[in-house]
Amino acid sequence: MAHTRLRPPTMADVARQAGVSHQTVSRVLGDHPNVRDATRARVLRAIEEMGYRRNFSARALATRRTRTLGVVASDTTLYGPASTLFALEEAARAEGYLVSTVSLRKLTMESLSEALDHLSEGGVEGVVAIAPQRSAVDALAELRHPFPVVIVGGGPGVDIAGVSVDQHLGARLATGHLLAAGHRTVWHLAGPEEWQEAADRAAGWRDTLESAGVEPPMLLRGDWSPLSGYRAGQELAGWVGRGLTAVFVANDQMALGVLRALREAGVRTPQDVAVVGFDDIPEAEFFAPPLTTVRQDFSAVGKQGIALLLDLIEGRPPATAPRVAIEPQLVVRASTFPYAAQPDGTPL
Amino acid sequence: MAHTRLRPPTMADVARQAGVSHQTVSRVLGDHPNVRDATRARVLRAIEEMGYRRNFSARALATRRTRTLGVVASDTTLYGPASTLFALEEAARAEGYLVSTVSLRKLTMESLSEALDHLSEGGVEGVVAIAPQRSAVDALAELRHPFPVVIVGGGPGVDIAGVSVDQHLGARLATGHLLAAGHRTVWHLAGPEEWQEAADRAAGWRDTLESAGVEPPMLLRGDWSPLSGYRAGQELAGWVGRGLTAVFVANDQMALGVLRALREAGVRTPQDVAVVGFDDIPEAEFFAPPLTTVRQDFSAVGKQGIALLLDLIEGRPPATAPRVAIEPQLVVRASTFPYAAQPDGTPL
DNA sequence: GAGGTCATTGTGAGCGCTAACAATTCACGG
DNA sequence: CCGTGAATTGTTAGCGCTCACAATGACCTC
Repeated sequence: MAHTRLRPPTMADVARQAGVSHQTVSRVLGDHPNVRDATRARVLRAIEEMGYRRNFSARALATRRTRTLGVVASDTTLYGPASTLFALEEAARAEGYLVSTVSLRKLTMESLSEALDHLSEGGVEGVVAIAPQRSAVDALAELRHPFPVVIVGGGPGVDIAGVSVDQHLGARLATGHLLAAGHRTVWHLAGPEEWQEAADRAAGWRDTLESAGVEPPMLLRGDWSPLSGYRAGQELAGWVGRGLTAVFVANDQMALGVLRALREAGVRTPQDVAVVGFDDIPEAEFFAPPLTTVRQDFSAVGKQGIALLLDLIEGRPPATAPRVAIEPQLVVRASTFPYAAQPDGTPL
Repeated sequence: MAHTRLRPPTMADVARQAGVSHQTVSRVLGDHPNVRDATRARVLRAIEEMGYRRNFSARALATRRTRTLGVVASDTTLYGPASTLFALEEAARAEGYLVSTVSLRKLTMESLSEALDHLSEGGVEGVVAIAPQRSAVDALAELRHPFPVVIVGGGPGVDIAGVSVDQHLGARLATGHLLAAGHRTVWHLAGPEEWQEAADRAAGWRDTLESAGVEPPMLLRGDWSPLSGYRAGQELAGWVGRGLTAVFVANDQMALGVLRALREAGVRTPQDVAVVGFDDIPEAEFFAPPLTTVRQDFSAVGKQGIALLLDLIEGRPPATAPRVAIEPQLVVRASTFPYAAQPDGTPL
């Protein structure tokens, strides 16, 4: 059944058809208690017959609530941001809110400002920004906006409310796992300096080594892409036999590149070098070898983020601290432990 | 600068401040020609000073246009849907539209219906559905909705307007590439029967073989996941030496699983078995070996989809056929051609 | 300088809904 | 059979904007 392009019926039309006032129709739709059952039934039948739907704009104008939230994101084809976006939308919908998304190619001051303007013109009541880069967080802190903003993935240290996974803890889990397996030291391929998460993971790695009395080796940097991991992997391969036996890579995609470079250099994983990633993308289990990694609970991030934003919108004191941290989880696979199970459950 | 929670200024407030009527303010905002420069400047200054922003709901109510589009999607953490979503949002924003997204876990009749309701309550003027499954397309065709709907990825054969990549052509490119390389026949690991794209790719594969006078071998099925590819790969490994030298896998993730299973079975790629995937996810270049695959232009899909929807909304005759097909592109890498370049440009 | 034209600005009436209040109806005890 | 309070329904007035039209004024032309 396709759509029709006639002028849609209004509440008044329904009221006439049902023989009541428009206000009674409004009451029925609003689930008000004081409506006689017979009346309610008549109204509902009229609504059904006419295919009536409440006009969003009129309602929003009268109530001064659009029940719409905005989300600003970037890199939405990456697993992490995509998962976060999904979780946010789902959580918001569960609360009866609509979500308008703006996906940016780059999170610059300018593009962020335009995104907020665009959403503001769209009447959003609040915005969640998936802003993993420090500069984006700073920009957000500086920009004026007539609604509350919650940052997801921004890390601590700003005065904007936010939710994120505890990256430092994740890095400690990864690094500690490698040390516990007997490695003397752990190398680290970090993400871009600009990214808060990259900084937190690097800090967690460094702190773990230092508490274990180990001098951290040289830190490598990539840009999250498999290619940058591949390049770093080629460099790392040169250190094998000179103290390099374990690498903590700041995300799974770069770890994929590292694995390939090591393989091409004749370095075996995990026998010669153990590798740990971060994110637990769906493919990680099928890398060669399956990748030990750190899983983040994006769904929890989404729920908490929306909850926090709604508290701010309602003017309630937030139910949680203004900065929520979600606990990540280590997933052990064959890239650090040759006896880890195969994808289908059989041992290697 | 955080937000403030005072009652925001209205157009009338601005008008008073600027010493004009509210209508003049409206004209300035609407870029109407007939406003004296001095007046316009005064109004703009007042707007700036008061931090005025036009009220979205009032505007939408008066114009009967929300300038909001809806998108219904599922599996948004997969590369294809995520890319499509991104492209749609970007294209819509370029046209000045806001995009409200609903991401579903499953595309059932019920969830689709709820999604359309949700968007309808949100006042969208039209909806793009990323509906790669046949049942979803059928459901969409049956559901009532007071706005136009465009389907993306649904394939031909329905009476709903839509845009999709020419999957049949993509499959012909992949299969033809393998035949041209001298393979006697090509096996196929297909996606779920339910998916239109899976059916189209299988048909393209079958047609190519048949036009070459080759009897298509047994068809295997997976569910797009690496795990299902891994399982199928184990089965395929059993056919090596009995006529199996080339496999066309319906997506890159399953191809990843196939590669792993083959490797574990001691089968070399591409020397013993050549493998082609579909999608060209960013990781494909870093698989072991780098994967030959078919690239889809999601950005074009997004642009065309939005253009088509806007035509429908405006009541214009669509600028293009009601079903647009975008051409895919073969990307040759080492999984079919051992001399293909390395990620960093050096030959293998 | 009367009359006409054009550019510029103002006025009034909605858009379709909800909130606040007013009016009506009903049940029931005295 | 009437009064009383509660339940139910109706009436009115915006919400903040745009549209259609009216009004004003500036500028020409003859």
